[in-house]
Amino acid sequence: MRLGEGVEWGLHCCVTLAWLEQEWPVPTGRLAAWFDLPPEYLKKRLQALTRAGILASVPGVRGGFSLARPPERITLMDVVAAVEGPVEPFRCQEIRQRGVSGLGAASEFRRACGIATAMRRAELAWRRELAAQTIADLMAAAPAASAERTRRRYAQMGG
Amino acid sequence: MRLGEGVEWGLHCCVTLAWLEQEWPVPTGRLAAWFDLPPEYLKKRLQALTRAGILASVPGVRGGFSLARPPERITLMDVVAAVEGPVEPFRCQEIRQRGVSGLGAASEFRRACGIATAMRRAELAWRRELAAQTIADLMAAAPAASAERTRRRYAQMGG
DNA sequence: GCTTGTATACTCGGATACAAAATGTCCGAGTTCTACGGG
DNA sequence: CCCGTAGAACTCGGACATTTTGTATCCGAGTATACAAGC
Repeated sequence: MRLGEGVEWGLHCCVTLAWLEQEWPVPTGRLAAWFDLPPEYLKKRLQALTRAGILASVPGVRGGFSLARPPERITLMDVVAAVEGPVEPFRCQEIRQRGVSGLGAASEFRRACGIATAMRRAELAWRRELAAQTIADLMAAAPAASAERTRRRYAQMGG
Repeated sequence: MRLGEGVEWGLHCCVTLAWLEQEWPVPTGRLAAWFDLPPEYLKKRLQALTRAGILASVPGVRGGFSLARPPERITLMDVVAAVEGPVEPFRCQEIRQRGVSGLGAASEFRRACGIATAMRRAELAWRRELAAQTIADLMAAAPAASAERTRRRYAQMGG
């Protein structure tokens, strides 16, 4: 199992955008140069965040992206779900109903598959942890100097 | 994010093997027919479980697979890790150190990335839930008639 | 009839093709700024 | 000198290739069985 790298990109971009609130909107090219990422592909992922209502986009020559909600109201689960699409680590195929195993046991299948239930329990614990943390929490956990340094360096980038 | 279907196969096979303890070893062909799965590919996954020390394999004409440990000592985490390989949903690429973002902030990077920490916290919650449940728990949660029906039908398969 | 040797059929084990998804790239639609012409 | 208008540059948005991962399959190594021959 592996989570796409776009998740890391999206989270870092959200935190950076929160720190650069004064500079909104921020174009993709700036964010790509900021983290040395492929600009076009990063844009694709930011679009996904926009479709999910986490970012807001402005077209045109002075356009770019900005946060659509205050950082306190954007959870890590929101970002992961937006970038990865419908997240469902374990997908029960109901193989218990197939082959010899499924013959003459219809009554047992009215109850949910115990394996699917167990896997889903773990998935819910994961989602709960992600939903309990917000972009604001990440900002608070970062070194104190990060926010100020980010704003200063961004201004130095020129434009 | 998506977990390979081999996880479901592996878990169902472990439970079934536990119920069929009297019939060990059980060849791949039987298990494949049991759940209507591609035999060769299922074998590949059972080999992974064998390499991890969860199953034991016996070659030869009367060979097959059996549980290498009692069901109480096989956790869901063991099976998932064996089938999926090194499971690490979020893989921090340290993009914070790249591009403009990483200039002149070496001191901040001595501390772990807050985003990686947050994601890992969720991953650990997931692993904890998986490690807390065993194959024996799945057997206990299954309908009471399942074990007996499995043994009876397996005997009827012939051989 | 019993033992022994050999051939055979069936099993696991790893190396090899195929398909799907994630990654990366490209072109088109829209908006703002700028420059030029007119008043 | 000021205003209006038209052009151009820059941005987002979605559609199109390429690489990586997961899925599926094939052939080779090894072992217990069954059969036949010899004692």
